[in-house]
Amino acid sequence: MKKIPSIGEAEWQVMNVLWEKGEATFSEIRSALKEHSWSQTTIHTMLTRLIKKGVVAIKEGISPYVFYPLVSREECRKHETFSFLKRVYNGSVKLFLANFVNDVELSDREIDELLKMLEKCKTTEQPSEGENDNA
Amino acid sequence: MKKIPSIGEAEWQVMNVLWEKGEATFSEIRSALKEHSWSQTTIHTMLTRLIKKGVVAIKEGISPYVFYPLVSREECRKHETFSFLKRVYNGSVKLFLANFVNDVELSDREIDELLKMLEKCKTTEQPSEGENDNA
DNA sequence: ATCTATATTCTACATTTGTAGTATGCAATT
DNA sequence: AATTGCATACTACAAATGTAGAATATAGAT
Repeated sequence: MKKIPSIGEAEWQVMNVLWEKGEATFSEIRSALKEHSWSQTTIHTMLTRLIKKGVVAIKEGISPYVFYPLVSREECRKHETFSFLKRVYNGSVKLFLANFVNDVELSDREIDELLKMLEKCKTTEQPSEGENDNA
Repeated sequence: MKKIPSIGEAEWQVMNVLWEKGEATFSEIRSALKEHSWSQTTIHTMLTRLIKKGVVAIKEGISPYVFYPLVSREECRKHETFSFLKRVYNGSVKLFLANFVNDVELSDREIDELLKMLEKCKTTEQPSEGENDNA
C-alpha cells in the first residue's frame, strides 16, 4: 500500500473527475468541473500539485495531455477515514460508531442494510474452521 | 446549533485537554500536553486562535487565566464527521458505511456491539406509538 | 509568415495551520 | 528599587491550500 499524501478539499473534486473518467484531458476535466466557477489556471494548478504529490500522472507523448490517477479512490478514502478517526476520535472506532449512529439520521432501510453488511462481515471475519474464503 | 469553525490537527489536541478538564489554566494545559514537545508559545498561539475562532473563552478577572471551551466535543465531532462525509464520500452515508466495515477491521465483539446499537437506534427512530423517550 | 485559439507553464497572493522567538507585564523576593 | 520568574502578548516564518493573472508554446487557419 503506497503512501497517500494529504489531499485538500478542492483537490478531491479534481481527483473525483479523474477517478470517474479513468483518464481525461485538461478540457475534459475542465468541463466536468464547470459547476465550480474555477478559472482554468486554478484547475491546472491543482493538477500540477496532484502530480507533484504523486497521485496523478500524465500520459507522456500525447498531444493534449491525458491525466490519470495513480492512486485509487478506495485507497484515498481509506486513508482519509483513518486520519479522521485518529484526529477526531483518538482512533476509537467504537466511540466513533456510537456517535455516528446518533448524528447521522439513518433511515430504517439504511439501518437494515448496514445490519446485513455487518452480519456478512462477521461471518467472513471469523476464520473458525473454514479458513478458505472463496469470494 | 452554533457555527463550528474548522479546527486543525494540533488545535484538536488543545481542545481535548479543555474538554476533558472542563476548564484549565495555561500551566495545566501545558502540563497536560507535555508529551507533545511543543514550546509554550506554540500552545499559547493555538489558544489565542481558538479564542479568535470562538470555540474557547477566558474566565475574565482571574489571576492566571482560566480557559474553557465554548463548544462541546460532540458538536465538533459531528461537524467533522459531516465535513468528512461530504468531502470524501460526497455525503453518501451508505457508500461510506459499505467501505467502512471493510476498511476498519472490526472484531466480532465490536460488530456485535454495533449491531446492538443499531437495533436500539431502529427502535428509537421509528416514532410509531411511543413518542416519549425517557433516557 | 502571421494570426488566433487552445494548451501549458510560471509566478503571485491570501488564508490557514504548525511552530516558535522575543518582549513586556506583573508579582514575590531580596 | 532592582531582580527573578511566571504570565501574557506580539511578531515571524514556513508549508499547505485555494485562487488566479500573465506569459509562452503549439497548432491550425489565412
